[in-house]
Amino acid sequence: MSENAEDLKGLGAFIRSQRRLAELSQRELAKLAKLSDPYVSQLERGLHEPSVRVVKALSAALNLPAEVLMKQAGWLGLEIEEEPETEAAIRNDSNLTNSQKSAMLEIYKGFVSSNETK
Amino acid sequence: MSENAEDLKGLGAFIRSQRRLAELSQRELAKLAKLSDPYVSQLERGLHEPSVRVVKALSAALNLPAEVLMKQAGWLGLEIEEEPETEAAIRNDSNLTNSQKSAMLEIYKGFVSSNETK
DNA sequence: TCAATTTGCGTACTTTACTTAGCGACTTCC
DNA sequence: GGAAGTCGCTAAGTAAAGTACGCAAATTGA
Repeated sequence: MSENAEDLKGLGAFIRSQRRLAELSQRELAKLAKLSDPYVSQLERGLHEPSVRVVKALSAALNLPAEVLMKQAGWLGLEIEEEPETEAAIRNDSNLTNSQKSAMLEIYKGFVSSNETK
Repeated sequence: MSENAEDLKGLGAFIRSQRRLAELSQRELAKLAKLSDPYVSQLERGLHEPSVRVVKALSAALNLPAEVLMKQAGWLGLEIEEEPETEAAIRNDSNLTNSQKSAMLEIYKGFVSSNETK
C-alpha cells in the first residue's frame, strides 16, 4: 500500500522550505513552536507523523493557515482551495496601490518566464 | 489551561452519537477503522487525543468527511477565511524559486509598510 | 433456567511521539 | 592559532497514543 511514508517526506520537505523562506534555524522555529529542535529536524526528514497539536503550533510559527500544512500531509481532501493564484492575489490585494501591483506583476512575470527557459 | 479537554470530550461524544446513529457497536466500529475496541471506548470518553491517522480512519468508517470530525476536535478553523493572502500565494507558488520568493516578499512588505505610514 | 454471545470498560503492555543532553562540522571574531 | 557561538543531527530517555486480554453486566435464545 506504500502507505503515507511519502506524505511524511512531503510534509517534512514543505516545512523545511517554509522555515528557510522565513529565514529561521531549526532551533528558532522550535522555540517559536515550543518544540525541541531535534524533533523539528526529525519532522523535516519525515521520520515521524506529528500530532495535530504540533502541526498547529508549526503553522502558527510559520504564519501559515493550518489547512495548508494539513493538506501537505495528505490529511485533507482538496476541498480546501489554494492554487498558486499569485497573480490574482496581487491584483486583489487592497494593501497595494495600482502602480505597486503593476510593479509586482511585472517582476513576477519576469521571474516565471526566466524559469521557463531554464 | 485545561485547554482542549473540553474539545476532546466534545469529539468523543460526537463519535459516540455518530456510531450509534450508524447502529454500530464499539467493536464493529473498531474493526471497520482497524482500531482496538478499548481504544474506541477511550476516545468516546475523551481520554486521549487521537492522531490524524485515527480520525481519518474513523470518519471513513462512519461515512463522514474528515473535516467534520476535525472541526469537532477544534482542529480546523470554522471556514476558509483568507484575507488578501498575497504572501501565502507567493510562498506556495511552485513557479518561483526560493530566492525569487524571498525577493518578492521583501518587495511586497516594503510596499505595504510604506503605505501604512502614509 | 441457564448457557452462549455481545455490550462497554479496566488494566497492563507495546509502540510511537516527543525531549534532554551532547557531538562534529562549520563560522566569526580576537 | 585558538575560544565561542551556531548549525543540523544522533542517541537515549520519558510521556503519551494505541493494543491484547479479560471481566462484569446486559441481551438472546432454547
